[in-house]
Amino acid sequence: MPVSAADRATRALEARLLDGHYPAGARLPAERALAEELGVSRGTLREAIQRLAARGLLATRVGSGVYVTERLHGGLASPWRQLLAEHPHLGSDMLEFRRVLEGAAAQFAAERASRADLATLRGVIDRLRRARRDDDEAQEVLLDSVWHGSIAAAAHNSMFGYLQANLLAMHREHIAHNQAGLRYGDRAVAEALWQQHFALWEAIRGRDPDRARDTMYAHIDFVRARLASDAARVVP
Amino acid sequence: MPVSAADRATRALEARLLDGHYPAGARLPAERALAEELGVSRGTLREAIQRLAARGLLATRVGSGVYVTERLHGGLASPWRQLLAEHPHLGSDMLEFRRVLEGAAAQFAAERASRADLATLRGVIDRLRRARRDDDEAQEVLLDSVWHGSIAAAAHNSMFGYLQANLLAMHREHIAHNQAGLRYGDRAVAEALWQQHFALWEAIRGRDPDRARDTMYAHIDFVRARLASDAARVVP
DNA sequence: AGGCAAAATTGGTCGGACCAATTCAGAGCG
DNA sequence: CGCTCTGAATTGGTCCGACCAATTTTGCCT
Repeated sequence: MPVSAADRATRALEARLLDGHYPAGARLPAERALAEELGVSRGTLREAIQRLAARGLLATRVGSGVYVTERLHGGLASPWRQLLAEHPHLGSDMLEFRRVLEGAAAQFAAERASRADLATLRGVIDRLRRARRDDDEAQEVLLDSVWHGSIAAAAHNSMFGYLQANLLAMHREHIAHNQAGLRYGDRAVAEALWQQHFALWEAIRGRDPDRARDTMYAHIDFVRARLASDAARVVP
Repeated sequence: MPVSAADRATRALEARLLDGHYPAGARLPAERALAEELGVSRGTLREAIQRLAARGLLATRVGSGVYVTERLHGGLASPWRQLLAEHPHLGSDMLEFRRVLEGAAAQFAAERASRADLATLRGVIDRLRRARRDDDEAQEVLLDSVWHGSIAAAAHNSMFGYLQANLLAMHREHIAHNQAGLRYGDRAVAEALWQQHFALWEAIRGRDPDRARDTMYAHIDFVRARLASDAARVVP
């Protein structure tokens, strides 16, 4: 069965939509750049985009760019965002879900991370280390999200990457907005989070799935405890 | 509202498909001729064709022409469904994800199931027992889905319930459609599935989270093994 | 008639070019 | 300092011309 270039491009884009490489609402790279990246001509790339647009997965805006629609995440991301804002108790459900999902992701990442994955993770952990050293809070919050996303990507399971990039990133955003980012400002907390992230890196690099999973469990439990104590402080 | 040339071409083709100008199975004029006829460039015409091809209305054959498909196949509206159909590897990802998610759901259900939850589960397992006794395959497939949904509901975490009701139910449907329902027809398989479901019930009713989780793991592993052996049978 | 190779046809891909809508950055003003 | 406006840069939309490979058609020769 011959696989046309347009087919390859379509599959590649589909894969990136599935694993969360292009999350809901995200803007794709410019056609000219994306075409080169995928190794096809711009015209061919456009045909692939038209296919996905016809299925409601992408939307194009002249002069602006190509965007990922909410279609795939229909009933997934959008409603959750609203529910999360209106029903805070969902936060604990979400946190519990993250414990399960990210624990498994860490485990799989320790089993399956490719050389490229490890290089990526090393890059993120290095930047995280630098941000910690410089006490750059904004950068730490950002890299925190990137770090968890990279682990999910290294798990080599589209579902994990997809949920991490869409649902969980939204939860993280929710926390950052409503709780002033886990009180990152507190040096002790920031240091503890860094230690946990580094421990995760060592477990994954050391190909120790069980330890990676348990370390992630501990990390999420720490976050949950912090959020709980913060919430308690509001109503002492 | 600016109407692009590609839009016009798409509309024009759609109209000709609807009014029978191009009946099912017919061959469209050559792209070069059709493009001139519609007053657009060949590239633009091709984009319109790709859109309709993505919707299953047209099919192209290199060196031969563009043909109107016998669109007997309806449905397949959900983007997830189509992706699942076109990316087989997604099935194994989904199965792995189900193992993690449903395992955790079973565990939580064993911990938190309320009296009402247990009553519901008992009702489902009884109906499942009856269906097994009567060898009612259709009923078994249906109740299988209900059973897993009930467990997710008993876990008392909205995320689990939601994902089970949407993503995983669709995956189950996908399996039923494409694999003739796990060969439920095979008596031995049906009996094994029943035993596993009943073991789940006993673990949850007995408030044994670890056993519930492990039983669910074994159940999913059994399903995965069955699907794998079925797939292998196709290419012996 | 029949078989077979050359020629014509057709979809697939590429590169370049230009346009119009949009976005962005910097100048200028209050 | 902040705001507005303008021109440049970016981006999707469209067109053209060309070449390739698969397929179909043609037409010659046996």
